[in-house]
Amino acid sequence: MATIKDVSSESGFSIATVSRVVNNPDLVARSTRERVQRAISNLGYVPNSAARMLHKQTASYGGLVSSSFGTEYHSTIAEGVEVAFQETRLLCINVGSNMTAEGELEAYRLLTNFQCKAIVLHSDRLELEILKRLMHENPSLAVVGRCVDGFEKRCAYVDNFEVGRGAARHLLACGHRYVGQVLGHEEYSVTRVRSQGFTQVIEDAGFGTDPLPQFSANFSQVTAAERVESFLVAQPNVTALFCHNDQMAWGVMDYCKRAGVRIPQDLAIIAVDDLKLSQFMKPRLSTIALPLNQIGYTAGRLALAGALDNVKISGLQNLIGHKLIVRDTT
Amino acid sequence: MATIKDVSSESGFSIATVSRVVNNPDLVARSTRERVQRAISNLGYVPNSAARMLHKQTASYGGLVSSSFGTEYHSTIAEGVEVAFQETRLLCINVGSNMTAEGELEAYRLLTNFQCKAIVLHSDRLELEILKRLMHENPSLAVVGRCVDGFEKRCAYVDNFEVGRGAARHLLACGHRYVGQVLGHEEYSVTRVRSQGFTQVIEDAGFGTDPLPQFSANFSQVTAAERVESFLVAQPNVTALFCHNDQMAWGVMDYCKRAGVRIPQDLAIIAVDDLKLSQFMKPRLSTIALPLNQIGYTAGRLALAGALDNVKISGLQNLIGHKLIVRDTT
DNA sequence: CTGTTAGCGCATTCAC
DNA sequence: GTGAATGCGCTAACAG
Repeated sequence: MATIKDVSSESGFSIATVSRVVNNPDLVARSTRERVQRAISNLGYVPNSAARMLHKQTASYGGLVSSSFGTEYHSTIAEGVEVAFQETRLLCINVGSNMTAEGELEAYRLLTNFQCKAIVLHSDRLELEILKRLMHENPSLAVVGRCVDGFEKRCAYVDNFEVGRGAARHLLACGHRYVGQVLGHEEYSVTRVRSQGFTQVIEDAGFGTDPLPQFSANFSQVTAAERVESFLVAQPNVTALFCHNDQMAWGVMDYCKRAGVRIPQDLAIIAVDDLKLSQFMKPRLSTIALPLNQIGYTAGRLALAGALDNVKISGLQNLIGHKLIVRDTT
Repeated sequence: MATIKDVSSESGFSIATVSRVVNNPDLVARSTRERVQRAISNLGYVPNSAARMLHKQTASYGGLVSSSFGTEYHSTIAEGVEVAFQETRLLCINVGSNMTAEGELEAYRLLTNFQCKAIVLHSDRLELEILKRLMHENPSLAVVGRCVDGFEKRCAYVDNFEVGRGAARHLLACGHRYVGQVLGHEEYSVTRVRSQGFTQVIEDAGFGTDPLPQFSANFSQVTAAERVESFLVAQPNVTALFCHNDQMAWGVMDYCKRAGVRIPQDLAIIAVDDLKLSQFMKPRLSTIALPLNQIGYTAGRLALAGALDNVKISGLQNLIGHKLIVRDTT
């Protein structure tokens, strides 16, 4: 890798001059500029971003930490963030967190050290106290996926308690009395909150048990398909299931198809997300739709607003609405 | 942001000692270490990655440059890359290229400056000569999505010429004689190569026109839905369409549903990718399946192999197979 | 218009 | 065991 020094000796000018032709070409004489530029392309010189960032207080990057790249859920949110950053001409850097709290933190640190102008942290596992500290330190940090109290204005989130309540009300309205849940990762805050909302409504209606019939499938289709059979055997009275995301619902439906369990007659299903596939499968999945792309975009704008003065967020709702979509599975 | 200097003065020890407790705790006396560590946590000190990278010749990151985060196509490949990196305990940094050649290059440079151990470049637009130069310079760079001659062994790619030929043969076998194409971005190499393969077979069969009826829709569902009507009006004899990806096929099908065009009776469709949705829609989409996740994983391994000695790639196929899946649209 | 110099934060010799 | 000094590559004063 050629450095600025190499260009300097190759062209015969000082490194300062080389730096100028790269950053402020107008400040340098035409003939000099041309000779330096020739040296630059001869050597294939490209400025080292690390050194640049070390020196300057800013860079043209926006950062996103996300636990995974592959799922539609994560990638749709990521796309929204990316669009927001692009509007401000920031290159978007997306760092995976390997689904651990340490990974989330490491990814975040990396991004701050890279001098990202704005950072969106899609945090599932980090402790609330740490999150608060980070948001306190860094005004251009926005959080997606959960609400950090005291910093609500910089979180793009869904009222997951209300999502859980909505699912329960719908199942009750359909006449179900003995209902269960398929949970995502139990350590994730979203899982706890949705479960609390769901449980509250069921209990208030007088149909609660402690605990409610439930099992965890880590938000994964395959895992849900594997675990649902033994659950159903142990809980033969359950007539409806609240799946904490669409993918786990798909897994349950995979099993039901194989096992001859009829949906919704034998088992009703309500889920959360409304991924693309859910309206096309048979039967079509009833679900609580989340505007994922908008969530990401909002978070991106929020982060940007903390960094740049000219970014307006008036009229931007950071508490994102959700919507029950009743289809064939309930 | 606290720096190593702050920790130094807070603890009363030199910055060298602080550096040691961070990187080589064993080299420092227990009591000193403890006092320094206390200072570190008081100040919330975290080493600056940029400075670190500037000094060291290596870091624990793997990099990916990808033109977009949101599509299933890109995110599935990205997931494969991420998994490969994770196996070697590298955090994966994914930088968007904003779909421009300059963006691809800038993203790549960023990643090298960050001292990424291995880099996967999902390049659609960069000129071949530049690509060759980069691969020559950097042995731990792998390319995904196309084949760079002279560096085949470090490319994870599909034989797109053969993909185009396969699509044409299938359409011919179905009895179609007057066929057209829906192209992706015309600047992308993948578009050119698939088109050449397709055209060759059609011409060899004696049904070629110059050019073939075709239009571009930038790999986008919405764009395809918008543009297909005027195309069909101008080309009323076309009975079958080769869409260069599933998403554009979906767009065409959206239009056909609205316009009352029957598939496959009035218009047959063959596409490429086999995204999740394609087997569930009605009618189910005939398509040439690409193992996207495997492509990404392979590219990740290839890049790693160029960087680390202990990464084995024996038995790893870098020319990835594709497979025609005939469903309802042909 | 161009060159010299200091310093960004850190890891690493080399002395002590 | 610990500290002082050097340099990674670059930009931004400050001189000339």
